[in-house]
Amino acid sequence: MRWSRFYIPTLKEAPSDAEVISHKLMTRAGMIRKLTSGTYTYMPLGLRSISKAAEIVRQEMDRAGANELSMPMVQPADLWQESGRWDFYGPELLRFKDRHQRDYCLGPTHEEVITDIVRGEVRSYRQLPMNLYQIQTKFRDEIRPRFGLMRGREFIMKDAYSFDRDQAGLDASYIAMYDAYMAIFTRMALNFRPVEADSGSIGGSFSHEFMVLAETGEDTVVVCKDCTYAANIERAEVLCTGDECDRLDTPLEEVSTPGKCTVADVAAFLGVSEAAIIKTLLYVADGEPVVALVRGDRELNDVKLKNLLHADTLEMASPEQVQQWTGAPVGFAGPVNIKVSRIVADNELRLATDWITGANKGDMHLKHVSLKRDVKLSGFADLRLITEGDTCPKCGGAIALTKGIEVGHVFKLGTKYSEAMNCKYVDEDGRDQTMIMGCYGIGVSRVVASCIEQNNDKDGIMFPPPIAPFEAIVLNLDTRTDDVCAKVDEIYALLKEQGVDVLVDDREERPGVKFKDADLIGIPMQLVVGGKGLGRGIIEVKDRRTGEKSELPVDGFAEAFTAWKKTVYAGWGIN
RNA sequence: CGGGAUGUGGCUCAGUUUGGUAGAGCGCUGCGUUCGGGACGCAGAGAUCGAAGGUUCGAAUCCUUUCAUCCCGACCA
Repeated sequence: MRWSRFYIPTLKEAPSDAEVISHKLMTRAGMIRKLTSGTYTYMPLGLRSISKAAEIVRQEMDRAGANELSMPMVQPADLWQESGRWDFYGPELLRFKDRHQRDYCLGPTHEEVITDIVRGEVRSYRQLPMNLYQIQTKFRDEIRPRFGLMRGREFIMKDAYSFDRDQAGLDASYIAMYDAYMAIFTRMALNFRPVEADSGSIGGSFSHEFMVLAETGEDTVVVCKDCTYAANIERAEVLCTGDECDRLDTPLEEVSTPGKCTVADVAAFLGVSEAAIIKTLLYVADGEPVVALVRGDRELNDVKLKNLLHADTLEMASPEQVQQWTGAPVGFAGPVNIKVSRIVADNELRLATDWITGANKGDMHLKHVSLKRDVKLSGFADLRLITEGDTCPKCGGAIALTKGIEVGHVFKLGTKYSEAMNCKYVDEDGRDQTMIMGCYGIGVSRVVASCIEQNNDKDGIMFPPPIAPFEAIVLNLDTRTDDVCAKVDEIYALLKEQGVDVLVDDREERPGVKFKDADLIGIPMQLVVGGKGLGRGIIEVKDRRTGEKSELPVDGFAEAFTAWKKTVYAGWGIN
């Protein structure tokens, strides 16, 4: 491919609305252009990268025994009504009517459609297991799209759905997908981790997210330094060890704390540590009020609370509700004599007594609170977010918190859809059985963006070869000199022959422009062909990742290049 | 949906406070000089200043309405 015939509109400056590095660099590299909020055109260079990622996904899915198909993006409402999600999905589902006033939506995911297909076609246990997937554009009307391709409204996703006879079959399908995902992200040379994730209200024993580790990730990942444990922070269990302690003889005492409505304010005002205070949080779970208690210096993990309550929805109480239930403005809630019957406390609060809490009166707090003596607790549970100071729930070792970008998710659906939509097969005994499903997603466009988040420097992108738009770029530094052009053509032909995906910068630009652009678009191997080098019988090459330059002899270039290429790939951990 | 901000040439922005002929840099076109890390000179093209309404002799600038985009928050199989 010749640059002069390939449209790569690079920019010196990024548009002002680009916030994260991948968005800025993909725009500057001419890979994407924004059409409207959360939707992007994939320009030729960007599409090449996405296509390469998609092809790796496709190969590994096929290898794992899945079959590719392609389902419509526009879906009829009645399927969604049948699964019950038409009412539950919320405004993220973009709905519209056709000319006959029939309801439709744009597919944010395809459980309904795939289940409809399978129930209509698959009748016998002999046809199972089955795993069907597609690579397709999805639309989710995100409340706030941001970060370019990282969280767009329109994005490319690979979604796979497995159908099995029984739990053991599902387990096998799940493991096959897990293994395929490991292979996929390893082939892409990404620095990633599979982590245990919350499986939410859908249930299922567990699920795994595949996280690309990068500073700008929106998710926090807990990683054990001593064993293989890794989990999304939403999921990470907090171990609570120590002896129970709740004997207290000191009577309750009200203290005046005017205007001190945060834990930090109260602690400072009373001259105590934040850990001496109980934070009282009011929530509404499926319409019912709930009080959650955690130590003042801790953060509530609302996913844990939601799971504990088996709630479909969980929201923080409004200031009006707080006033109604506590009789005080926000900031002075406490568990003693509160007008809420369901009160759950974090395990850790078992280990101490003599707490400070809000008094359910404006500008007042209580001292010498005993949960056992003064509060009608519903129970203790693991409710708080894990911190760096906690230990690994698996091995008790030290943990670290790191940021990650979710690029894949494997999930056991169970019978949620097959049950609701009557997706059955006939077993050996001629009996109807409900199929057991799994679903498995990969954000293909997000993979490319997260890869850039992970691999960049001040000059631009550093693509790993497997998902780089091109593996090599040949810079013709002297387009007006015949022997230089001839050598460029020769090298281009040679690389093509070796199966290298190569771009030639044949533009009539000054060398500086070509160097800058080559660095910006991040092609892993740069080959510099110019009069000076050729005069000395060499061709200069640069490894974009390390910035390391080498000189390869013109004589015997083919062999020298092959060897150098090997070192570049090895640097990416690829043989 | 709450809070904050911004819309001026393809991109980055000045000009708005105090109304008076629409600007700069980058990019683009042509010519010349240059040519190994985003060159320089000269000449050009390109904007109904987001939109609608209003005030005024006169509006990018003031007022009203509206649309869009971005940031923080809430939300998120």
